[in-house]
Amino acid sequence: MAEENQVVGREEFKKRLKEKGLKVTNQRLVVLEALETSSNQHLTAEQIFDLVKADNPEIGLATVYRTIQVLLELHLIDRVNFDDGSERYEIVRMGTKGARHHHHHLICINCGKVFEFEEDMMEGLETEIEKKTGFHVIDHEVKLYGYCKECGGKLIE
Amino acid sequence: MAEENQVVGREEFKKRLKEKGLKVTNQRLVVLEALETSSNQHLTAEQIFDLVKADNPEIGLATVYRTIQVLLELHLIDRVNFDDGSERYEIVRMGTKGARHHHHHLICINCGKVFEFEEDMMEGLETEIEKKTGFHVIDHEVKLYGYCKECGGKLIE
DNA sequence: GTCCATGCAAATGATTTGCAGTATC
DNA sequence: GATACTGCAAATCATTTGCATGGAC
Repeated sequence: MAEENQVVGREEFKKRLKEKGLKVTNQRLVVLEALETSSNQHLTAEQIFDLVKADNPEIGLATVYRTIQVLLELHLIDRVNFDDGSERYEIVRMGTKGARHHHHHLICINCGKVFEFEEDMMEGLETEIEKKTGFHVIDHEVKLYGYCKECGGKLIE
Repeated sequence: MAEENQVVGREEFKKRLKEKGLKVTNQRLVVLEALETSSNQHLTAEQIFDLVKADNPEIGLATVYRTIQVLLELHLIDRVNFDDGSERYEIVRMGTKGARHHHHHLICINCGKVFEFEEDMMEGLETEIEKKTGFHVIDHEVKLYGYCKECGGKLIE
């Protein structure tokens, strides 16, 4: 239980930074922290900036963008796009045994809310693809569009 | 056979334009045509513009963008994004009986090439989601990242 | 003739970059 | 002390918009 859905964490971030010859700075740590404490959300760079600015008024937006790049390269966050004009970022979560936790995004085409669906069920498809095409799948991104429970009754389109 | 993997087509486009009170213009027709004849590709707005300009040098890029919006609203094209800085567009293809043909995109993280995988296999997942969450799935987008057959041998990362 | 569509140029807005000063190792 | 990082402002680049003209119905 204690191991379920953990975030990789600050110490691992420091370790990976050092491995790549990058420096551990306070700015980098607070950006990671903002993403960790909002792990159920999908933040834009601007939203991360606003969160971080509360405690660190001196930080610059460009630093947030540059830190996002670093976090992506270290595989500590994922980029997602819900077609609303900005990229969004979410922290990578781990299941048991260090395996990546995967989930899908359910995007309501009426109210725009985004929900997560925890079960993945993509192994069958990935095996099929490897068998039939020789393409070796490493990761996937699944977006499902439709009507959320709340909007389901009042179908408009 | 003759019905497999058809594109919706020019006459249907005209019909849908008229239904919405929009006008049938030569610019709109040639943009659709460019997408039809490149149905195996994923074109950016700029690429569509270049294709169309060959026969219609007077057309403007803004018109291409505006026509793309119309085609999206009429559900004649889909938008896809491969994280290369531009949105891309592909024409919607139909299977037999007017059902939408779905496919997945396999994106090679080494060479950047994008392949299509024709089988969909998402019904089980969608049924599961509806049953467990009440979210009514209408459409989906699946991107699979990995190494294509050619790049599979020389794993870098 | 009315109203929508077009082309051009200018505006927008998210993200990136150059550079001089600053902090980490 | 060398090198990488930061903050600011300016640059970039895909996409959108305003407006006067032209075309569809």
